[in-house]
Amino acid sequence: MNAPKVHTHELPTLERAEHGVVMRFAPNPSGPLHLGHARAAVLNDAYVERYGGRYILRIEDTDPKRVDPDAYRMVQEDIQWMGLRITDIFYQSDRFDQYYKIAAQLIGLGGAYVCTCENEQFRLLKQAKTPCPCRGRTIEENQDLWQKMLGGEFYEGEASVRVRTSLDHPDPAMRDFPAFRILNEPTHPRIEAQVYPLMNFTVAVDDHLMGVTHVIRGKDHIANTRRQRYIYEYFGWNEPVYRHYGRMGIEGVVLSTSQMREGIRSGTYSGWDDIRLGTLRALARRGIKPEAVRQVVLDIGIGETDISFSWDNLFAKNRDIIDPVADRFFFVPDPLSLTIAGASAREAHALLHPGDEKKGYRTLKFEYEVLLPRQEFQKEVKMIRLKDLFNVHVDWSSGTPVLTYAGESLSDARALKAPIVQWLPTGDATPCTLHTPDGDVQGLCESAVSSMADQVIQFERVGFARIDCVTPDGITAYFCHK
RNA sequence: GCUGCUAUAGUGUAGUCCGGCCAAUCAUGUCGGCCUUUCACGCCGACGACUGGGGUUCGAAUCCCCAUAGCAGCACCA
Repeated sequence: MNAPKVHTHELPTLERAEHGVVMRFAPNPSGPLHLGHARAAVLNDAYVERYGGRYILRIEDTDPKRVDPDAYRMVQEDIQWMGLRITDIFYQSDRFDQYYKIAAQLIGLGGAYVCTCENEQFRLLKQAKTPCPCRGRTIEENQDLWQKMLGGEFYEGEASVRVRTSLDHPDPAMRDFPAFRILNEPTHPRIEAQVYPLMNFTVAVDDHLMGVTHVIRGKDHIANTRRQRYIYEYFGWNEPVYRHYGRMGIEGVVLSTSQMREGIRSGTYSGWDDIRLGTLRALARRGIKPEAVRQVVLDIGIGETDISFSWDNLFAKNRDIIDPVADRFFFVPDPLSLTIAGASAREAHALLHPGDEKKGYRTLKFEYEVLLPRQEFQKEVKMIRLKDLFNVHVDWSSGTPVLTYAGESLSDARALKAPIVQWLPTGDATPCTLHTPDGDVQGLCESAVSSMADQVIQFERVGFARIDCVTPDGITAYFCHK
């Protein structure tokens, strides 16, 4: 009824940001974006908006095992939906030559070496803080082996490049982490390669080359940040400012792309936009607006606390946005057809929006027979009021409800605490399936809803819903929230 | 096991750096009332938290120590 109130916590200031920032959103194209991605994407976007600067989209597709070719498109769609102000786009798969070149430099500096140990063997040595045999190779030997790697002289698993850190580092996660590996398959959808760079290497190199000034990401990257610093130190690069926010879970939802994919494969979910999923496209399908996602993400902020996010908070933000604009219609779930005696045929006029008369009215023709929600006749109701029409008496003496006209007076209905219910003329009812996370609800709705495809409306007394598609067979709607 | 991060009401969040203005903010939620031809919106009210234990101090949500819990990393994933 009133303008949506904008209440959002202000994000904390960033150090060294006064003269503008360069930030990035760097998803792995393994599937569509979900709420977890939205947090990173929106937080970075908000800071770029605040301080000015560039916002880089970097597609981190350096692991062919985790690249879904469709995801390149889906990620772009999701970014568009969020309305991110991206200024530059890079694909890491276009930059392998760059990574190879810098790897050679790092090896030349003695900052990395080629390791031909078996993986498991290296792991044991690392636990014991013991150098593996490869660690003692000369720079020249390493350069030679690196060229052999690039020349295809090693097969998968036979050689890798490691960044030399410190073997007695108290945190085992820091000890000589890998920077390149060899993969013979699967093939990468965009490039031909056998020597694949690993994330900690590409991220450090790209952040530097792209001039990234501030990195905001989840705290699951804290260890990666520390690893990446080694590379910065070897080259003497200036580090960006890092911020790590806490883990975010969402009640009742898996946010793991691989788990979602498995659920889709096994038939548990209908697809990436199954409304039980936390993907952005699933939210969009239900009628959640991108601005609501943005607001709620900014509200959560960049705290380092692990949180369990509640749908209620997102729904409340979304309601603020859609309630003032959503047209109202009647949807009668599980309808019961009843004839009302004693009333003359007439037309009812109902506001499209209770707070905005200028939007106009919809017209419902009363012609004796109406459809009512069966659920309203559970208990012995004596009177109900058909919204925007009139009151009816309910007589239960025959065992089934018999309705008779009971006057126009709204105050009578109030006095008797009669429920005011939605109804439909039998001649103006279109089949409608309302999909909810808890299952489908079959019912009928006003035929006028047919013109509301892709709109978010409110089914009075039921809740907000997005009209997904309209076919000759009926309407498909997705429940959003109350 | 090793390493690190975090800990304020059901949920999210402010305050914590620089101790007193905090008998702790705001939102959401729940309950009650009002308004209303929707179980929506709006309005009013209520409920509800500093993880525990020590210590420093005239004074601690805030500083220190210990404990506990949660999370993450220790991949030739990102």
